[in-house]
Amino acid sequence: MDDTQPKEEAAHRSTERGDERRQSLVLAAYQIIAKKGFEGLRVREVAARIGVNIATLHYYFNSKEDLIRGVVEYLLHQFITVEAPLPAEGVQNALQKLHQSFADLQYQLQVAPEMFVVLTELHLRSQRDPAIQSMLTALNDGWQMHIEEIYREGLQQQLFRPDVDPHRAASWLIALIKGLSLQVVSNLEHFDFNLIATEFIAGFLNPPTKGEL
Amino acid sequence: MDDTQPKEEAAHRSTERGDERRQSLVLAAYQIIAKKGFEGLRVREVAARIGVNIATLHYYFNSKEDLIRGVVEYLLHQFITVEAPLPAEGVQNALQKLHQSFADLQYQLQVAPEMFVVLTELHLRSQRDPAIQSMLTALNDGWQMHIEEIYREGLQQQLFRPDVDPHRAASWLIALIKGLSLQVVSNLEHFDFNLIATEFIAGFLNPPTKGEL
Amino acid sequence: MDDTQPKEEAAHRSTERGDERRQSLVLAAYQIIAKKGFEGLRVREVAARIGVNIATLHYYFNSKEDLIRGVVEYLLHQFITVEAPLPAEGVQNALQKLHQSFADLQYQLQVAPEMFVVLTELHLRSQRDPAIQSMLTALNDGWQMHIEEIYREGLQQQLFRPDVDPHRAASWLIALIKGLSLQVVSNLEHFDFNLIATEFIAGFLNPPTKGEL
Amino acid sequence: MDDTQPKEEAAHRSTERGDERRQSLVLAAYQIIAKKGFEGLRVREVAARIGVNIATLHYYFNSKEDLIRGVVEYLLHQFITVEAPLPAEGVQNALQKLHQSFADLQYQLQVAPEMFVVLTELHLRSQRDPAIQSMLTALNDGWQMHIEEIYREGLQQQLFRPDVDPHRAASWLIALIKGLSLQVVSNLEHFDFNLIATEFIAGFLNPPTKGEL
DNA sequence: TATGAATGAGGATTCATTCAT
DNA sequence: TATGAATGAATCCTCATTCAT
Repeated sequence: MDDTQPKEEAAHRSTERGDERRQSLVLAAYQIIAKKGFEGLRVREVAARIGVNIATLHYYFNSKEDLIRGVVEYLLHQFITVEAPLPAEGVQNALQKLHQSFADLQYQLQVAPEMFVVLTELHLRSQRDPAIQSMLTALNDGWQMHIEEIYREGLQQQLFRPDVDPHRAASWLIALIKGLSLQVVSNLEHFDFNLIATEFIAGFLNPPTKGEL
Repeated sequence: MDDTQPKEEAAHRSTERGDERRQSLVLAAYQIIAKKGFEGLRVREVAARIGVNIATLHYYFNSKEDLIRGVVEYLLHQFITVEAPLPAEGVQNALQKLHQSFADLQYQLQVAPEMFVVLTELHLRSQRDPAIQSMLTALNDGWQMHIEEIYREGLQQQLFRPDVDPHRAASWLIALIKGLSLQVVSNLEHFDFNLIATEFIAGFLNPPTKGEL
Repeated sequence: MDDTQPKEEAAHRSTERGDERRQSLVLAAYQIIAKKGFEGLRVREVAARIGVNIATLHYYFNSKEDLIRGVVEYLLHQFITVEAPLPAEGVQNALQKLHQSFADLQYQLQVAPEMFVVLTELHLRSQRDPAIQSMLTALNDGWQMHIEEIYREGLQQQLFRPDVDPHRAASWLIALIKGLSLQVVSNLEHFDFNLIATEFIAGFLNPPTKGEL
Repeated sequence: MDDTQPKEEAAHRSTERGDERRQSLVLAAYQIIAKKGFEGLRVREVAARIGVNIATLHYYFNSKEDLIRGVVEYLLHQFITVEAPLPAEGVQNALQKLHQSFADLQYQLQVAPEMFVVLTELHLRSQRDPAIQSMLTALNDGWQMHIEEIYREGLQQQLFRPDVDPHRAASWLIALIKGLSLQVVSNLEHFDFNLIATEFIAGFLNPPTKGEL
């Protein structure tokens, strides 16, 4: 990224330029998809937003599909990267991590609601597009594993009821979050995620902890 | 015009024919949307499926948008109507009703998974189309109220923990169901809804009932 | 119309009905052409105005062309028939008749401007449609002859300069009137026809009469 | 972008090419309108005449309406530009100018009769299309002023009768010319414009000048 | 790297007309 | 006589993609 090999500099610089341009095109496409759905994505509009010719867009992306692929990659990266601004200082116990997950979610829904819109678009597309299907599966599995791990930690730390099945609990949590996003994104509900987190997690807590609520 | 109303049959019959065709066109469109999304809906294909000329389709629907409106209406009606085959013999208590809701859901996901696909498409469309937005809101509100009512019953019957907030619980349940559907429909999970129902509901039950699990 | 031959009454009545309907369809088409031009004529709209089915229109007119034929006939009849309300009491001399022609024109432009619009449409159509061409020629010739006759009368009555060529004068007058109509109909001018008539005719008058201006 | 402006030739050349094609499309459309009227204008045919794809036409003109706009502009420019080949050597007096106007007219009717056909189409369209209405008004006003000016000159030069009203006379002349064109274009008459000019102008001449005819 | 120009393959919609009833 | 239903043939327009420069 910022290496300074004198060799092939010109080429490199141009490549950097190209990467930038590629990225800006992807971003433009991403925003359009968020606003109008895949249905409303027009390569001409993407190019126009960046202020380049369509042919230029096709120079960077062989096809519309290719551009979309770029968008999906961007989204996935985005999804993994973005977190609530206070990424938890120091160590956290499983409970705190779970709360943090909800906090992240709420933060993302606020600062980047399009992400969830596009993600849902992707869910629908995945039925017809195996490539998207597999990317989405990867994303889901990663998420799932992450949450499962937290639950396992919680069990080990004896924070959760011993009969909690980490896998099932994680699946569940993910489904719930997706549903909540859909509601919020569709303007059908305005949840207080802290409240939800508290209630939701409470269901898995060990009885003594109940008083904490 | 001046015939002595022969049971309005003549008029009715022709209208019935028309209604039938209208309905079949809507159904065809519905199936295409389920398979390819709104993005992949082509009026030509709808007409072709029924074996009529495109002009005929336009005889029944002024525009593609009009046809889609028909599809949305159909879906909403479908959603409200379809229930699990054993709609509960005799009276049910709130708990049973809640279980029944999950059973209905699982049943619908099995016999009519497209319904959830199209419903999700609708959620996305609702952001851009106020008409769909309001229809969806109506559907959601109706559902919400139905579930809330069950929770209130359950509270009255002292089946649920007294601190359960019917409104929040219902919102929650609906979000969860939507999320589960999304997962299932996207082939990301295969839930056992009975299990889920049991676990989910357990979170709201009165302690003594816990043993029942 | 109100004859009472007992024979074939039913058939007759129905025919009368049919004629009425035919006529009303023609009139509707005429009005649409006046408003939107031939370009904007839609048989469906004609039928709708009268409140009948399109098939019914096609029962009365084999084709759109056929309907247009009816409109042209109607227009021509209209053109010949309509005159200024004071069709000149008693005898008139050529000068008065000429004035009367202008008065008729102004009257028609006021009460039935569409007539001139449709007439101009016809002029354009006549280039492509021999049938219209010939109808228009007939109309024109009749008009021409009528005016010529007046000029001849005027010459005989020694009202006009002896060197006036009736044919040329008439051609001229007709062209002028058509041009004036076009201007008026296109909202490009608002002439005072009386003034024009006076000035125009003055050009042909015998010198002594000049003082009359 | 950063090339050192090589006389802007490259940019210009490509633009010139584009302008040429634009113009050729307009011309094709113009000819079709002349032959078949606005009613008979098909963008496909326009493109086919030039030998390009319809999409290419739409590359230059966003819509059919846009193309028509181009045609109108072309016509107006044409109308103002084209004059009789001998645009009068040296100075002319008002009388000669008036004659020249008629000569121009006759010349145009010979070499470009379509111009009058399309112009008449425009008159009809102007009723429904405010844009055309205003363009036509501008054209008319310009023409009117031009003729008025000539009349004023003639009055100053004492060629015309002192009671001639320049405005009325010009309005009149224009209407007459339009009417004559309509007659000629519709094959209803074949005027000798020189003769007409002579006669028409004579009506305004000062008595002494009459002998000159 | 970038673009203006061009295109093929569709896509929704319209319209006069027909036909069984 | 009158109509609901149906259609074939167009018609305008769009869009991803290509290519010479």
